[in-house]
Amino acid sequence: MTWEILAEKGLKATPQRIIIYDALMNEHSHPTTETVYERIKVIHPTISLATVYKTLETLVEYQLADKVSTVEGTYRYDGKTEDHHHIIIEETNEIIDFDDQQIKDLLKAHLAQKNIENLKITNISIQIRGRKIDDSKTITINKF
Amino acid sequence: MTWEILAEKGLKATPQRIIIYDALMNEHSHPTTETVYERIKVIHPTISLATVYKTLETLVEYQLADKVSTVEGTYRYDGKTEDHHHIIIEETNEIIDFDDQQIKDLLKAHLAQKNIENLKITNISIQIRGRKIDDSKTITINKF
DNA sequence: GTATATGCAAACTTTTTGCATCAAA
DNA sequence: TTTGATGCAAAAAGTTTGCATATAC
Repeated sequence: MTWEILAEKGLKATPQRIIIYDALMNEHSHPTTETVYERIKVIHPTISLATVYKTLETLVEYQLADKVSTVEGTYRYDGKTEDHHHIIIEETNEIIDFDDQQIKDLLKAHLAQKNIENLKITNISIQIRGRKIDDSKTITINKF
Repeated sequence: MTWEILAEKGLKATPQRIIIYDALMNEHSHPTTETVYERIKVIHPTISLATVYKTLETLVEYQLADKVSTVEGTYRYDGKTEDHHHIIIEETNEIIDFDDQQIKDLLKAHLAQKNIENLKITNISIQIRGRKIDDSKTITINKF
């Protein structure tokens, strides 16, 4: 239940926060603030854009969401807080999640050999940029 | 010579472009547009901020620079176009370049096994986030 | 009842644009 | 001479803020 997740963090479970949180969790396309606002207006037409801005920042602050950096000039948010990676399609700026626990271990082992001094690593993420070979098809990842 | 690099791309070698390009190449701290502008004003006080914006975008377009994505709300530029990675210090948002050709090969080999369909990879970059263990010291990378 | 969140509008920051002038090729 | 770049100021885009009202706890 979303209100419990918010309560655990000591946040008041307002309808706005619940709707924004739920919208983010159900939206896997790394929406901008504006996109979240547009989606939410359908069910909650009186919500203010400023509230969406404030709430998304609050969720990041309390580690219930991530802010994803892009080169587009707008922030994007991500309901996932577990480690994962991103595939970015160049023409469309579409962001696809890519879960792969092995990558982190692979890189950690590699970096250990590099003897980086005075750095405590908190997160490693990779970004794979590319383009679709066939625009009409989706990208599929067949792990095995 | 900078004018030759610009000419090769079919770009007019204006004094502004040469100064901006040179400033970016000599500045390894991944400056924002504003920072580049402030630096350049010292030697070229009449330059316009709009020109710096336009020129940096032109350099990216002609692959003479990279745009680096951050979560700060401003763009940052990078004079390097070869593959390299970034270490981001969390408190300060400082960005440190990290050259490591092996990482790309390591990841390419790993990803080949994942059987990702319909994606042509153009670039792989990793971001290592962390904090300094000792704030007063720098981070050193001792490759071996 | 109290502390905190919302919603509005205004302010602010960053980036883009249109256009007349200017300079490189 | 021609083509494209610069610089200015104005506009647009994106984000933050102050404050009165409303609501969760």
